[in-house]
Amino acid sequence: MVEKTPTVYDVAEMAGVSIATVSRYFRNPDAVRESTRERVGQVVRDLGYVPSGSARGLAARRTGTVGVCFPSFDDVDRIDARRLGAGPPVRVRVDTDAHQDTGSDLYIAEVVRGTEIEAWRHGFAVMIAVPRGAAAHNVVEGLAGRVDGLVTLARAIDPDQLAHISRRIPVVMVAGPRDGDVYDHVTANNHGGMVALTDHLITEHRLTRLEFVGGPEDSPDAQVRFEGFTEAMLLAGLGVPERPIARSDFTRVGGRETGRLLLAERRLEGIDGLVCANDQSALGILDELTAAGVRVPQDLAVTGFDGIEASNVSTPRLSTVRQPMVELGRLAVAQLLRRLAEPMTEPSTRVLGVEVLLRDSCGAHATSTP
Amino acid sequence: MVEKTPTVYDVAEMAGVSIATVSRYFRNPDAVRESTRERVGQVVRDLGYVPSGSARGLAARRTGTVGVCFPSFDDVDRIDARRLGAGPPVRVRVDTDAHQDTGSDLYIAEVVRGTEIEAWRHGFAVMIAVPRGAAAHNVVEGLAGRVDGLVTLARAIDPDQLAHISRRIPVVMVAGPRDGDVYDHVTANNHGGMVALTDHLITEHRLTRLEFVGGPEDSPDAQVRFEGFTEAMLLAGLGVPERPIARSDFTRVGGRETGRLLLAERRLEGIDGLVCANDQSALGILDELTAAGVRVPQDLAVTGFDGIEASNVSTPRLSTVRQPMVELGRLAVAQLLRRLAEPMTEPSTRVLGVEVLLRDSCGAHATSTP
DNA sequence: CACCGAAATGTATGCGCATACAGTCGAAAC
DNA sequence: GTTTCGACTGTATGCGCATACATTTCGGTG
Repeated sequence: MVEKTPTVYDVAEMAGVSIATVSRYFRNPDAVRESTRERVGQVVRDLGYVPSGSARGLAARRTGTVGVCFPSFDDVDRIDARRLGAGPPVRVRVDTDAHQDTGSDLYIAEVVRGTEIEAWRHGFAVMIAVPRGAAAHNVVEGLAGRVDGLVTLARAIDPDQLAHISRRIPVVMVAGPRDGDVYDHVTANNHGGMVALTDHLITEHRLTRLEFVGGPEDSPDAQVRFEGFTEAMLLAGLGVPERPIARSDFTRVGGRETGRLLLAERRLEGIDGLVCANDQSALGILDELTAAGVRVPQDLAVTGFDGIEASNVSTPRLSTVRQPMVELGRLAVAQLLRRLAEPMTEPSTRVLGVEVLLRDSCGAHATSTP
Repeated sequence: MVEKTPTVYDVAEMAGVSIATVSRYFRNPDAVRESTRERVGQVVRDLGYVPSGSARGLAARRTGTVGVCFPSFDDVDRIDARRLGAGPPVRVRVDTDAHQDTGSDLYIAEVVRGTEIEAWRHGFAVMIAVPRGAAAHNVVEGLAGRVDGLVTLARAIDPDQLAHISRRIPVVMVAGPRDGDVYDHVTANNHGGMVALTDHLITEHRLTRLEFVGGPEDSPDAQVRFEGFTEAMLLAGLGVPERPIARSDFTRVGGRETGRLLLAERRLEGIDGLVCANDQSALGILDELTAAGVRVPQDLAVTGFDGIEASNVSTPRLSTVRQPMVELGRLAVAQLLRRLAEPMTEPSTRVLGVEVLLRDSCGAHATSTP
C-alpha cells in the first residue's frame, strides 16, 4: 500500500519542470502559471506525492509545530497490565459503583485542547509528549528538537533540562509561577480565586472551622491555593492551620484514599468545612463522605478547584473555582508565537481571571435560596 | 534567551572530534569511548545543543512520530469570540445550571490518551491535528508529511485525501468500519453492544415501545448502533422503526436541542424507552427531561453509548455501553507500528469488546434490586 | 520589429544529521 | 619485532526541500 515515496525530483521530472516550481506549487501557488499548476497537480496526484516535513523543516529552519509537555498522572503500568484487546465481545453487568475513575485528567485535556485550537488558528501543528519513566529526558529532547517552541505545564520537565532546551527554542510555562526563570508564564489567578471562595464560606455560610486538603508537595498551584486559603482565614481573624490537614495527589482515587483516612482517624470531627486543592480530590473525598453517611453540605462543606465538568454533575454539585483551562492553553500558544516573531521582548507573565462557582457543596445558603 | 542554535559541527569542533562521533554520542553512546563521551557531553551542555529533529528525520528517513487526526466538534468560532484573557481577575457567581457543557469530547480525549501511551511505550511522539475549516486539507497534508504513520478517527479526513496520503504512510482507522478501503481498522463491538443493551431493555424491563435517537448522518458508528437496535427489536418480535426518531450531533448541547424538540412536539407520548446513539446526546436529553418533570426511568427509560465518565455521575446515572476508548487508541498505534515493521501484511480489522453497564436510567429493575 | 518590464521558471546551494566505509591505534598473540 | 584483531574515530555522501539569484518567457509599447 505504501510505495517508494516520490520526491520533488520525481514530480519535477514527470511534470517537465524544475524542483523549484514544484516547491512553489505548494508554498506559493500564485507564483506558478495556471497551466503549469495543473500539470504539476496532476503529477502530484498520480504519484501520491506528499512533501517531506523533515526536509522542509530543515531547509526552512522552522517546523510549523509547537510542542506541548504535560505531567502524567496515569498509572501506565496498570494500564499496561491489561492485555490489549482481551475479553469477550460483549459483557453485561450491573454497574453500581458511581465512583470509578477513568484516570484521565480533564484539566490537562482542556489545556491541550486550547493549545491545539490556537495552534490551528495559526497553521501550526501540535506535538504532545509526556516525560514519564526512565526515558523522560529523551522524550523531552526529542520533542524540543522537533518543534519551534514548547508549552509545558508546571512539573512536567526537569528544570535543568528545561533550561537547556530553552536555549534552543522559546518556552512558555503554564500554571507555574515564575521561579527565577526567564520563560513566559501563563497562569490563572489561583490565589485570588481561593481567597474569594474561602471568604465566601466564612462570610456567607458562617463557617469558622475550615481545613485545607493540599495537593502534591511540589505543585506550585496547590501551594498558592493554600496560601490563598490561609490569607482569607487570617483576614477573617480565624485561626490558621500550619499546614494542610492532608495531601492528595490531584486524582479522584487519591481523594478517596484521603477521605477514608480522614474518616478513619476521625479527623473531621469539629470541622465544618473542607477546602480542597482541586476538584478531583474533592470529588474523591465526596465519594467517601457520602458512603459514610456524612451529609454535604449540612454536616460538612466541601469545595474544589478547577471547574472540571465532573464537578458540575456530582451529587451534591461541587462549589469550586473555575479556571479558564482552554484559554490557558490558547494564551500559552499565542504567547509562544508572539515570542517567535519577537524574540527579544521581556519575559511576560499573564494571569487569567477565575470564576468562583457557588453550587451545592459549600453550604445551605446557596441551595436554600430559591 | 534563544541564541544562535549550535549544530553538530559546532559541538564537534569544540570537542575536538568529528561530527560522526557527536552523532554517535546521541544515537549509540556505547560506541563512544568513556573519556570522549564525557568531553562531548560537556560541550553539549555548554553550548545548549539539541539535535535537530528535521535533520535527523531527513537523514534517517523516519521521524519517530505518529500522527493522530480527529474530527472537531467544538465550535471554534464561538471560542474565538471570547477575548483571550478578558474579564476580571475573580468573579463570583451562583451557578445553578447543572447542565452546561464544556464542549470537550471525552471520547476523543480518551482515544488520544491511548495513542499517546502506546506511542510513548515505543519511543514515539504523537502529533495531533484537527482538519477543520478551509485549510483542512493543508492540515492533513502537513501532518502526513511529518509522521511515520497516521491514526485517524472516522470522519476526520476526506476519503480522497486519505487515499492519497496512504500511499506515503500507513494509516489506521479508528471507529470506522472497512468500506472498500485497505487500511487497518480498530473498532469496538458497536453492534453487539447495542443488541445486548436493547435486548436488556426488552427482556428485563419489559419495554416494548422503544425509539432510537441517532447520531450524525455520516457517522458509521451511529449507523451500526441503529442497526443493532433494530436487530434486537426484530428478534424480540417488536415493530421496528424505519429510522431514528431524531438525530443529534453527538454533543450534549445537541442532545438538549433534540430533547426540547421531542418534548415540544409531544413525540415521546406512548414511548417507554429512548435508546441514544451516544452518551452526550443521552445526557443532553436527560437534562431536558428532568427539567420538564419527566421521570427517568419511571416514565421513560434512556440509554447512552460510549461510557464516558459523565454518564457515570449523572442523575440518574446513565445505563450505557462502555467502549474501551483508551484501548482503541493504544491498539491503533500498536497496529501502526506493526505495519511499519511489516509493511506487506494483510489489512487487519480488530474489533474490541464492549461492556453493557446497567445503571439507573434504563428501568426500575436495576435500581429496585438491592 | 526591436525593446522593456514583469511574470514565470530554472540553477545552485545549503539546511543538520545518519551512516557506510575507511582509517587509526593499542594490546594481545605470534 | 611483527601480525592480528577489535575498539574507536574520521571522511564522504546523500537525505528532500526552500530560496537567493540568474535566466527565460511573455505581453505589450514605441
